[in-house]
Amino acid sequence: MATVAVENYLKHVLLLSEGGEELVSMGDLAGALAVVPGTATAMVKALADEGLLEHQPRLGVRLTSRGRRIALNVLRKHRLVETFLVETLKMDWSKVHAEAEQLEHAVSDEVLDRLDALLGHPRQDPHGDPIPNRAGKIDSQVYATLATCATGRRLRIVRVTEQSEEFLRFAEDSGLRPGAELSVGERNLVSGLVTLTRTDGGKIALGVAAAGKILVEPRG
Amino acid sequence: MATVAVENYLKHVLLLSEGGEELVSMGDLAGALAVVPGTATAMVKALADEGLLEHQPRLGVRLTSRGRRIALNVLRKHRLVETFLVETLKMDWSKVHAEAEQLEHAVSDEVLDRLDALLGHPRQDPHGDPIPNRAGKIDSQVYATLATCATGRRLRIVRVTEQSEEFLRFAEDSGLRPGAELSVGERNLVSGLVTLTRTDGGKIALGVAAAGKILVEPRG
DNA sequence: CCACCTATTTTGATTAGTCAAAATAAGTGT
DNA sequence: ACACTTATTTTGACTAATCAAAATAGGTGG
Repeated sequence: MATVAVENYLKHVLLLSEGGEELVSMGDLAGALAVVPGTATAMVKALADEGLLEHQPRLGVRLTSRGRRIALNVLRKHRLVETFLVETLKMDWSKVHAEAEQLEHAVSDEVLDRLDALLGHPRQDPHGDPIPNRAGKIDSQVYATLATCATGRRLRIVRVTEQSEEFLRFAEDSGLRPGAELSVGERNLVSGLVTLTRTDGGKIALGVAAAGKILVEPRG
Repeated sequence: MATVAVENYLKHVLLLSEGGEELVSMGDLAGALAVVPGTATAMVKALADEGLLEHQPRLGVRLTSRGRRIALNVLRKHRLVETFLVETLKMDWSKVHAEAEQLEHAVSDEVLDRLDALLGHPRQDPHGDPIPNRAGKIDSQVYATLATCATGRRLRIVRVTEQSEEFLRFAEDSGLRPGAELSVGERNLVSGLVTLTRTDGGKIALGVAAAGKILVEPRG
């Protein structure tokens, strides 16, 4: 059985490769896991020996299908647990990520299936992140962000791709959660400022970096 | 923060001392944790240095109040999780112990409190084991067992003190779960056989060892 | 083409938790 | 008091995961 550390390495390789087939660099992987690069190298070699990922020295890593299967299962646990914490236990949006980081390694497949059924087989978690299904299929639609979309149009937020408690508390307080509707007023790439208008007329100013974390689709 | 291993050592010291103040022997502790005795000795010394328990060399260990506080919190998590798995996720009685062994170390105090509220602040878990409250108070009433109680009387099962899947499946199949009513017909201490009569008239034969795992109170 | 910068890998140590097996302490019985 | 049995402790070694710091491999710019 995969240890907690192994599950975390595989999960982060999956997240960093964004579904695609590109190599994930050691630096990015070590950064995501909050370990020094040498530690990541050592672990990656062990995982490559186990056949869970492919290591191209000095270039990066890529999941094998076995590694990908495990990673998707961990991600499914993470996102279903988050959904459970918000929907059933009424926990705050901004806190569930940290909780799920722990629980994703302790939830069995049987409990997972029952949670899934209890929640009505949700397709997205509370942040709008897609939940892989049992077979490991994951919805990987590409969306525009508030930093890249057309201005003026009416939009709906579909996803907030940032897990930090502070950011999510800010988003919550500003009404920026999945499902909310708004439009982009101005976007000034020189000053790096994006101005939003909510349906209730309220205006919000945001930096481009933050705006890039919020994925949207045209309404309707 | 206490590691998983530390939490398990403290929990088992608590369970083996049965609430009382007696010393727990190294052999019993090592057995409960499924480690060799030398491992238990090493760990116990470290825990004594941390002030979580008191080690009387060659005699045994006893929790300090700090250690006891942690152990009770773990036990509370274990038993509330078991209750959640049975009540909310409708899992089989016989399987929830193993699941809870994992989850008890991953559930935060906040999630714990919300689970407790969701379940309506239960006093017992599905096996009838008392659930410590937030303050660490635990109901420690002493009950008779089917191996020691008076014969002929009408009884109610209050608790089944055995976690193995096989035993619990047998108990379930025989209608021996908390709340069930029955009486002890004969008890033959020579052959080690106990005969039970259920309310529906069905008769069940049981060895004394098994009968000793089932706690009862006089009905009414 | 060579020196330099940066990412990666190597090397050597450390910590937590464990086992196997040898050493020791504490009764127990004769 | 002595030999025995049995529980406990000690010792030495191992694994997984980590860090710090030195070594190395690739580009990149002049």
